[in-house]
Amino acid sequence: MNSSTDVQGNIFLRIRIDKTSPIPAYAQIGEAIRNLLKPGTIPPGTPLPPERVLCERLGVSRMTLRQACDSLEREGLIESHRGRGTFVAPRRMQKKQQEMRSFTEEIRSRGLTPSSRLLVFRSIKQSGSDLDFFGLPETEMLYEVERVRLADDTPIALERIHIPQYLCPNLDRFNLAANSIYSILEENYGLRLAHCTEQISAALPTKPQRQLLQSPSNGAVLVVNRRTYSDKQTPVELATTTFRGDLYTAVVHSVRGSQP
Amino acid sequence: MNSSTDVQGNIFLRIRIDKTSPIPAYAQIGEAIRNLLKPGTIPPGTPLPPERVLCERLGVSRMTLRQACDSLEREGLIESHRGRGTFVAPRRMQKKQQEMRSFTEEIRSRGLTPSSRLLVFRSIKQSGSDLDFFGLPETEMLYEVERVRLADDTPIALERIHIPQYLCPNLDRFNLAANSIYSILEENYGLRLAHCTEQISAALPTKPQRQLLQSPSNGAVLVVNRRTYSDKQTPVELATTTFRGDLYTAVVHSVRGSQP
DNA sequence: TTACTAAGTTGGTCTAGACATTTATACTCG
DNA sequence: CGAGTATAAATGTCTAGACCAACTTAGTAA
Repeated sequence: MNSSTDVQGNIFLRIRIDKTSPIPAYAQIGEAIRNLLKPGTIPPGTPLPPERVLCERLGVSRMTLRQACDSLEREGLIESHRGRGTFVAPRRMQKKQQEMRSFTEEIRSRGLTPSSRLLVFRSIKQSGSDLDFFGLPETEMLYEVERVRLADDTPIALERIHIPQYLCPNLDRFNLAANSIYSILEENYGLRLAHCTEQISAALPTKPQRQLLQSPSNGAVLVVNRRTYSDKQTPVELATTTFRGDLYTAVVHSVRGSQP
Repeated sequence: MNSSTDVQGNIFLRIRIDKTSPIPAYAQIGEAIRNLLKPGTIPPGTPLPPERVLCERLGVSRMTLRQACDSLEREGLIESHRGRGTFVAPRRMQKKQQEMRSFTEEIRSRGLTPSSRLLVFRSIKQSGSDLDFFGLPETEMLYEVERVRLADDTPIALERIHIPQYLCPNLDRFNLAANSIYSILEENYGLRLAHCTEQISAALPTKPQRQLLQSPSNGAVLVVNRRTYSDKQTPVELATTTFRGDLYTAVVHSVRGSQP
């Protein structure tokens, strides 16, 4: 028994939909259930209330609720069975795909405490690789964010991010020194990041980079160029992260495919 | 102009929905559009008819049509833009599983010709990380192979490989300068390589490394430590490859996981 | 011409139902 | 007790609208 389940063992949602919010109702419902299931404290197989019951409780129509449940099912969080009901999905641990993580998540998974120092936040015009990647009209503006990323208060990396402004208007409202950009995009703008490509190379730091990283004079840096896409295949982020070579190692899992 | 587009250049659907079929209407519509776009003959950016028009033409309600379009959009085949319309999507990189490839395969996929210069081939005792990784009794011997790897006759990387001798007895029979180790293991010893983990870091080359790589004096190197496993989870190979930072970039595809 | 404005178009979200299909359950009949 | 059957419950599909928000375009005024 869990505080998130009722007497019958059904999962229980304590949320109220804000119909005046610009965030659609289905997104609010999806986020609520996602957060409920995220900790993994609710055992797989636990039933959700029937759609019609949940609809009435949340005050939305069934199509709206289903829009939320559809994406949760695509994400593998819940399972629906016609005639039986909807249930918390079993945790399938086939991690066959390389997982994309933010710096924050990456550092936390190594048992360290991530933080940031904001260096630059501004609006810029597109140039160079931005145009190729985002494929936006030249009038579209981007946010440029530069941060020093720290782990346990030691500078580990410099990060420069470009994000189209239309995807996250008023991004300056958020505390970029304290929060993961990924989580801001996902939780506050409803963007669902889906996949990314990273190009990893080695280089020597420039003098300002070395100073910001407090890097030893004989150190190399690991440069990661990341291109991030949303679940709608929209280019979301173009980022360059420069890690101290002596403090950071990128880890990659690969699987053997069929060979030509 | 294309036979699948009308006079205005809109894509044109010649399908009729069979409402008596057990296949849902949205699935029929999705399949039809999918098949239309599959050949890739319709240029990206070609508009689809507006939803309301398509609805009437197909005799379905808008929600049904959108159910079809939603999944097409998730698959990256079409793009919808509020206020503008729906268009054939540009062909973007498909998100795929990170593939494990040998140096030979990697270089070939970049359109270059790989080759090798054998530096060292010998039997050695296990030591240090070998013991952890292979988990073999200390009496077991390993092969150690060191090679300079070249692409179009330019030195790109130094590679040092450790492989347990029991997995590939008489490995010296093969021409390690000309062949991919992976292909030798797979084709001649029946080993099925399944997956690997790589740790990628940046460093400065030692003097002998710099000489062998003919690296510029101010260059960094990309160091890749690879642990390879067979399909039976047997540790097969422990390798360190040192790439010239100015000539090589590692590429990684990642996907956003739904579970922590 | 240029800049602003208004109208129209388009996709995004949502409703309140309807019927279909699958599954689980309770009941009846042998 | 067991087998088949009716019934209820649950999700799956679909409709015919509605309003909203974003974009395009045509028209107007400076």
